[in-house]
Amino acid sequence: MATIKDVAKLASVSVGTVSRFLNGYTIKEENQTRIEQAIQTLDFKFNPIARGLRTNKTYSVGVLIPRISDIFCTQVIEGIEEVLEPLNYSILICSSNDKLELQREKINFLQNKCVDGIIAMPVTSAEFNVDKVTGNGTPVVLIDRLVKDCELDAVVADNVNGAYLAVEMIINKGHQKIGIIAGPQEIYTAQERLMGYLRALNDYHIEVNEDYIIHTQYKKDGGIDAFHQLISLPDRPTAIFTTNYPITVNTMRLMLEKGLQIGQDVSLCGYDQTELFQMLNPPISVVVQPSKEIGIQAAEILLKRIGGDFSRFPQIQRLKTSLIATDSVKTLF
Amino acid sequence: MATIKDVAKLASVSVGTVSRFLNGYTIKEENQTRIEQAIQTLDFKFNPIARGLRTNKTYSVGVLIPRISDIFCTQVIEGIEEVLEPLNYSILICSSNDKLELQREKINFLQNKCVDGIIAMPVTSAEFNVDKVTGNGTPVVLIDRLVKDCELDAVVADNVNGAYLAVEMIINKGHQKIGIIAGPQEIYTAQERLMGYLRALNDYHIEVNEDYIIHTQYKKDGGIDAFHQLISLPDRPTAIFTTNYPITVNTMRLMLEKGLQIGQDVSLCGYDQTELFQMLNPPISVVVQPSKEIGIQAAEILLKRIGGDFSRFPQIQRLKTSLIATDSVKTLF
DNA sequence: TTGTATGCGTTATCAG
DNA sequence: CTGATAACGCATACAA
Repeated sequence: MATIKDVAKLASVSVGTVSRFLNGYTIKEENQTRIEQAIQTLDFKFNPIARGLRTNKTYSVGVLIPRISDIFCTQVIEGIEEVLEPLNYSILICSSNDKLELQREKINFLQNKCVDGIIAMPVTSAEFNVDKVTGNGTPVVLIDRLVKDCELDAVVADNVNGAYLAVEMIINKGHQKIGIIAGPQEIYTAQERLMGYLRALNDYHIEVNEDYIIHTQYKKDGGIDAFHQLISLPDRPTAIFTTNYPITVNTMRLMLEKGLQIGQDVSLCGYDQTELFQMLNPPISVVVQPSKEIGIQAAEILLKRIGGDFSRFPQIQRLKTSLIATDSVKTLF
Repeated sequence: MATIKDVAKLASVSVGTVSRFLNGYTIKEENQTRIEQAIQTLDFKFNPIARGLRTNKTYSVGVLIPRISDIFCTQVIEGIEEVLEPLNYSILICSSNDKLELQREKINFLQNKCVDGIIAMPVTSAEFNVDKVTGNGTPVVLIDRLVKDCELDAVVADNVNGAYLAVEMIINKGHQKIGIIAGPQEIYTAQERLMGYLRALNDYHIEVNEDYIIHTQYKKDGGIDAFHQLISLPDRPTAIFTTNYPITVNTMRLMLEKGLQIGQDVSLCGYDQTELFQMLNPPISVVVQPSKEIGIQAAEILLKRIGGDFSRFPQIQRLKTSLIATDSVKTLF
């Protein structure tokens, strides 16, 4: 592949001149046309990596997510693209596949001058291996999940309130026996959503039944065991609150398989939105996260940090969720 | 950020020794422990980019897709990850947002020694800007769509047959008036799926009604105009074949809004699978693509090329689709 | 085994 | 405005 050097040779100028031309400085018109010619004939392609080595700027940002198939993640990324694409930033997406070890590797990979900044959704809220975040280090903005003892910018959804409003709605429809399929205890959002559930029960003076609280994985098969446990309880709940997308979908599938009608035999309120949820009969009640907006705000904070502006650090943005209430939660009176 | 040089200084050895140590060569044990110490204290992070500049190997591959929110794309990527992750390759995902210009930029970005190889789903089948593919250039494997006059390895689904089988199923259920919402004429898969539709009609001696063939975008809002056109025809079709995921979902939504019951008032067969399709009432008939398998095979071919094995070039793999037939297509007798 | 020197593609600094 | 050259972080050929 042709380099700036080949171009210089063919155009009979120095590499410096070619570099300056490429970076928009004014050079003698004659040289300019000759360089343009040379670029054409050699089919020269500029190498941003080599530049990055020199300038410590690559005009690219890394995005680290748990899984590429996660609908919430892709919606967030669309928001990030909306901000960064117009500024000609490249976006590199890596997935940690929910593994701490992979997260470490990928962060390392991204941090090494490969990108100017990182937007990351951490695997757990217990650990995040990032060192120098301010100053000369690569800026990092967390999304969706906070990490304990980790001073970083972050944009998250208000999970406590999101869950609270959902459970409150269920209570207001007359339910007292409300099960929750919660995420892993070490994940921030799972902790918060469970807290919202507990607060709602507390505020409405409903006693907490530990049997109704089951933890599961956030991953693809999440909630399958949990649902079975919940449904085979002697005094089973009349409503189930599922706390992320895969859990919600799996629970729906299992109910279907068992011949349980959603909203009749057992009520259901889920988390995260896909248009198909509202096409089902009945449509599914869900907590809707401002996923795209999370991406947008994270990208904006990151740009600020890349630009060297470290005011209000660490800046933690908490965005409101909304609730879609449907007949998937039965009104009991 | 600490470099190999700093480590060398602190460990009182030369950079060469550190480099060799990092690359697994045997060095004097005493030096090894000193280097390990230095790496610890400096929190040294290895920079794979700089190495890539030197070695032309980065142990990373680029994946270019039209949209990150496309369910088909993410499924393909999961297949790619399955192959490449165990080999410690990093995967960089870029999206072209269906824009030729962005595709050009991203391919350029990836090709410049940033990655060892590229797996790409081209925006159109008319153009793909890649130059030296064999030999010293960055290997490229196309997925899902072929490009005219472009000799490249590719893994695609058998779209002609996929569409053919779907339309055949519709015909066998007694339908004669079958509408198709086809993708953009310049996209390979759209051309092939339309061809399958036409062949099926031809084989079953059903006359082609041009009014029943409508082209639309593959993007998010795809099929909305098309559906309105189709449904307001004086002699409207009894069944509609929608040829990708967004078109299918949009059509379903519009039918719901218009109070048309799927499988009763109008029959529907879609393309691409999501578990939720089978939870609807009735479940939706769809052509299922081997999306993950496409990713797996593309990654395997790419690895072969990266390894310098250019046998059977260009290698074009065509994978079979399957069909889920449900009551969303009404049996007319 | 180890250290030294050179090169990868680009930018930045300097003197011309 | 231009050319020459050092520097970025690392790998490697070569000499020691």
